[in-house]
Parts: sequence; structure tokens; C-alpha cells
Amino acid sequence: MILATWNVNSISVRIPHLISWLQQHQPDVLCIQETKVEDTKFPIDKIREIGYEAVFHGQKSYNGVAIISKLPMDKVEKTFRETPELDQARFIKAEIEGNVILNAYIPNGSYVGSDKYEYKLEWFSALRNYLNENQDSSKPVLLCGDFNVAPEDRDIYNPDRHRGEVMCSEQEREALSVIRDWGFVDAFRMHEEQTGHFTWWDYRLLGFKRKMGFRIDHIYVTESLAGKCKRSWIDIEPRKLDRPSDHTPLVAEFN
DNA sequence: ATGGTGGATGGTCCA
Repeated sequence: MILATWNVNSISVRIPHLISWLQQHQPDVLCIQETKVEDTKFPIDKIREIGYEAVFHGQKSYNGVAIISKLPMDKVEKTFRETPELDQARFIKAEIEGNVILNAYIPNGSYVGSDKYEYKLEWFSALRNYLNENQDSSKPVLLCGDFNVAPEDRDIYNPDRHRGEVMCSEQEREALSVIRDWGFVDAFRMHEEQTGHFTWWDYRLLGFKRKMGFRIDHIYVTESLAGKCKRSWIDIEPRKLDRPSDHTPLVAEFN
């Protein structure tokens, strides 16, 4: 199985890139974030035309997630907690060939100390509670998406320049480590120890041109899947296209 | 150079 994750930053704008990338790489599963469309406007027909199915959970203007798959999906869920008024269309789950696929768009957090930052930390905490109560780390579980956290200094082009800022503050890294310690392995870091591998570059900083990258998109897998993960890599080619998403796809391949 | 761009939307909010 080949699985990828990609924050597309509006599926309406990015659908040509998305279709092209699926046709070129033929992953079995692609988890996307920031679709920014209500479910009635999700471009399901274009996805079916190239041999994929999709399940999706969107809202107007903001957030929105989807799982696109060639393989049958079942046991789909679109929230992970009891308080739907806080649900911002940031989570979708499906099971594929016995693997639990959790696709998450973790809140950005705005700036350290803001209300949105507190919401981000609270969201991480709720996600850990969900894992505790609803999933089993001895089984094949995969959690992927845009985490909006660079776990270590080597995941930032220049960590000293951004020390303590949102996406790399100690509290965010600790919140992410609590998720990981439930029973996950970082698939990308199984195969690559070096810095210089990033999934996101800020539009505002003209970050891609200036090589100012962050590794904030991740594929976390439980041990039973980690043993089968033969490769994980970042495809920066879509970030070079006209009107790119600010993120680029991350891929993991399993035996 | 202490700002920059981009998406959804229709004045701002979000990232």
C-alpha cells in the first residue's frame, strides 16, 4: 500500500494539481486537508473519473478533510469527540484493508499565547483522549495530516530564527510527543535522519524561493505498520507549479 | 526591507 498526505489549501483551486499528481503517482490512499468546501461542492466526479473514491468532511471557507482511495473504505467517522460545536471539520477516519486511517488537520495556532494557540493544545489533548478510548496501538493504525508542528530543530531550515514561535514552541512539541507516545513511529524519520527535508513553505515569507522550509506534515504509524514501511519521501515537485499549495505531498510505502 | 502572499469572500478572517 502506498499512502500520502497533502494539505491542498483549497481543493477547488488545486484540483488540477491533485488529479495530475494522483495519475502520476497512483497512491492507494491520499489524505488531504484544507479542502475549504462544503460537502455538496466537493469535486467527487473528477476523482471518480480517474478511478478513485473519496469520503469527505468539509465546511465553507475553512478547514475540511478528505480521504481519497482506490481501495474500499468502511467504518467512516467524521468527528472524534463529544463536543460537535467545537468541530471545525478537521478530522476524518476510515478503515482500509484492516488499517485504521486517521486524517487530521491540527489547528494552526496563530501565535504563541493566543486563543487559537490554546485551542491547538486542547485539540491535541482531545486527540490523545480519542486514541486512548477508541483505538488500539497493537493494531495497524495510521495517523497522518497537517500537524502544524515541526517536532525537532532538524525539521526547520533555521531553528534559531524561529525559536519558541508557533509550530516549534516547547508546549506544541510536548503536545505532539504525547500523541506519538500513545504508540506511533514517525514514518519519514525511519528512513531519513538529516535536516533539509520539508513539507511547507510560507507564502508570506516567499519561503519556497528562499528555501525557508518546515516539516510539519507527518505520517505516524503503529509498530505493526512501521515494520512494513519500506520507504517514505517528500515530493517537492507540486510546490514548484504555478499557483501551488503552500504544502507538498508526503508519501509512505508499505509492503 | 521587521514586510512580503494566497484562498474564500465580498469586509475581513485565516494561514
